[in-house]
Amino acid sequence: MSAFVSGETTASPGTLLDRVLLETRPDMAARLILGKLLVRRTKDALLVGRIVEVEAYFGEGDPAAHAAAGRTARNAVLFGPPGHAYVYFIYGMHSCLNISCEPTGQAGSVLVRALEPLQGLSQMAAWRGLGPHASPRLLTSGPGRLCQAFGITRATHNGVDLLSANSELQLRDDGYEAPDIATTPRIGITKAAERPLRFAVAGHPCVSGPARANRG
DNA sequence: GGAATGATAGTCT
DNA sequence: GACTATCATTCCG
Repeated sequence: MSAFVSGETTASPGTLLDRVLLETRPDMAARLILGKLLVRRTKDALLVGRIVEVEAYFGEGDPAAHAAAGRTARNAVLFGPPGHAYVYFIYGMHSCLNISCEPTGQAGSVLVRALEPLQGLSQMAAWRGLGPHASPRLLTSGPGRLCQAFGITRATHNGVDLLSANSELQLRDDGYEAPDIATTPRIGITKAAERPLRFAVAGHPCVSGPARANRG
């Protein structure tokens, strides 16, 4: 089954995730979100990717989290209702996508670190500045990469409700469940770096980082 | 195959 | 003025 992507399906797969499920702790929400679908609708394309790697970030008590120092203009979304997109710009050139969780008023989020591209690969490659036959791994394996592939920026998507039928960016559930979940320390941080709050679909080729870290 | 390093800009103290 | 939840390129072995 090679590149026979059966074209321009307009129906989004699965159903919207239930918001109640995200009114919980970031580590619980992270396990729940793993394996779900990120869907982006554009004027003439449908982008679908399965979330295969996430990290949990708490509010208070988690020095690595953006919300650790309290509410600011930048991280306000984290303190809002669950199921919303917190997009931030980092290192001068990359965007990262988080999904807010916990009830309104409490900070907490799940960082989406890697996707398995399922549909709209040519559009993703174009946004990534790659050729149409680039390896799927290069498209969405990494938090900065997947945002670029989906055209997600702070300017366009920060604060978007991922669980609204009208949103162009959604979190959906097609019934998939990860056969095995690997738990590892979070990546790229300097504080509280040992906490096992990164979750990935074990052995999945699209997970970022060293291969051995992907085994349970 | 693996490790080191520079690019680049928004945000907070 | 320092920091950052990164990526792509470069070098070395």
